Amino acid sequence: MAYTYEYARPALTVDCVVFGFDEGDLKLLLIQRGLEPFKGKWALPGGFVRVDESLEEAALRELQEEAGLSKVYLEQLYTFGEVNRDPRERVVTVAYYALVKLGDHLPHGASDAQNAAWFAVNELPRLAFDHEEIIEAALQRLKSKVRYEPIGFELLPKKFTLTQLQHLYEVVLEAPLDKRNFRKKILSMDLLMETDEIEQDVAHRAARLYRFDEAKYRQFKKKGFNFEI
Amino acid sequence: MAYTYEYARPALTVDCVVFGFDEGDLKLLLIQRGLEPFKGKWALPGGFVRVDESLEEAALRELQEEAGLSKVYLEQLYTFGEVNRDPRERVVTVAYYALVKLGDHLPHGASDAQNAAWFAVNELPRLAFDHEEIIEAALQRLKSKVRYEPIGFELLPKKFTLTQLQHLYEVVLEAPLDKRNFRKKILSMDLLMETDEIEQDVAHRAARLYRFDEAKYRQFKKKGFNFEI
DNA sequence: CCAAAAGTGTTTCACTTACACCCATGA
DNA sequence: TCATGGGTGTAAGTGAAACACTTTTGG
Repeated sequence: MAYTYEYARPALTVDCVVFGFDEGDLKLLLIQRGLEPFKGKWALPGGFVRVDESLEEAALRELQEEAGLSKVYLEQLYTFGEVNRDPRERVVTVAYYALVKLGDHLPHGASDAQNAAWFAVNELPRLAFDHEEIIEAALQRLKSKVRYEPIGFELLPKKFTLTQLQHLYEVVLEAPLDKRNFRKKILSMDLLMETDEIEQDVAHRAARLYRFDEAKYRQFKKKGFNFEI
Repeated sequence: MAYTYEYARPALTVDCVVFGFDEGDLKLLLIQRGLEPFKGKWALPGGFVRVDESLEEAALRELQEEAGLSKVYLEQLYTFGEVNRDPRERVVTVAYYALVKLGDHLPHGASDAQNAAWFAVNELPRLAFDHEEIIEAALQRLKSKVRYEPIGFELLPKKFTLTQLQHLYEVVLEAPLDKRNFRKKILSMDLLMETDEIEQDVAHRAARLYRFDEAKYRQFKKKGFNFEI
């Protein structure tokens, strides 16, 4: 390399906190490490940033390589740079979080990678590095962001029932919501399109399916409208 | 170094967006570059992260070295990692923003560093690198954060008038506020301590000075109270 | 016909908003 | 005595919260 280092450089990685929602549980995708350090421990998908790719490109590449995921909602979370967070050498990591439609993509929470698995967020194993701290930050971010941006829909199938949506909010916000008030509020925003379909294979009255109207939301946002639950 | 690089590494810097508030203006501290690239252009204070210091330590060190600042409010903003944001080589920068009490510290907006100066945010010169983008992000963050965390006080002297506080909010939020409603709301939170002092050297009725009660705020926060303007 | 979840309105209360005049002080 | 900003209260409107029963469907 045609550059003289005045100082040693920290290494740079990206790590991804991947959220999914399934059967009423908020889930998280983890990878079992095949190499030292922390060999055999579960960790966030991630890896070194290459010199010719942006941070977001690195995160998307790692999601594809390690978890077979593409077309996910992705947002930068925070950069973790404590000096001893990696036992080998100095490593700074830019953390991202991703929201995936579990129901759509993955038949039963399985992934392409053999050493990847979904865990309910309140049944996580012990993790490598400072990944518990990173996850904690991601949960906080999700909890606050879900209230003023319509990102909850990224975790549901394209078509969903109002009860599914409410359950999602209840799990993320860790608080019960009133059914009538919730429906009143979300429907009054005029961002959900009622489809002519209903749930299938349920042992009770089938609920109507709705879709989130992405285009309408973008229009509303331009005019100063603010989503809020 | 006892480590074998598999790939070339991006370099890592920190940059600081330093806000001050003076004479009704929101201001920003910039440094005039003495070296190429962008020699002579104004830029954010910042520099390379050393291998033995955390990101926050690096930011604090740069603030001290380049601007003579210490004891400021500092928070990580975002990490900028586009491939060509630095013309020399690949540089990823972790941006921080800082809030300083201009009135307290610096006699008239001057700084220790000879090549540092304060600019009103709407009268900024052309900047080096992607620093305009970083500042834009910092302004957005400040605007949203000031509404639900009591960080506005970090920009005012320890003792301030309610009108000063209101002006600060109006400038940051870019919107006028109703005087009576503002006072009612801020005083009803019970977070301001009335001092027995008043403004000095004004050509009209002198306003009462208040102090922000940090300790009380921490107590309230523990009990689930949320600051909100 | 029973179990299970879907779906639906109204009242109360709290908070936000809009708004104008007198007061104190120094020049 | 005038100019300048300091300081104060009320009424109307809007949105949030609390709350229970009927309907539909499959087993």
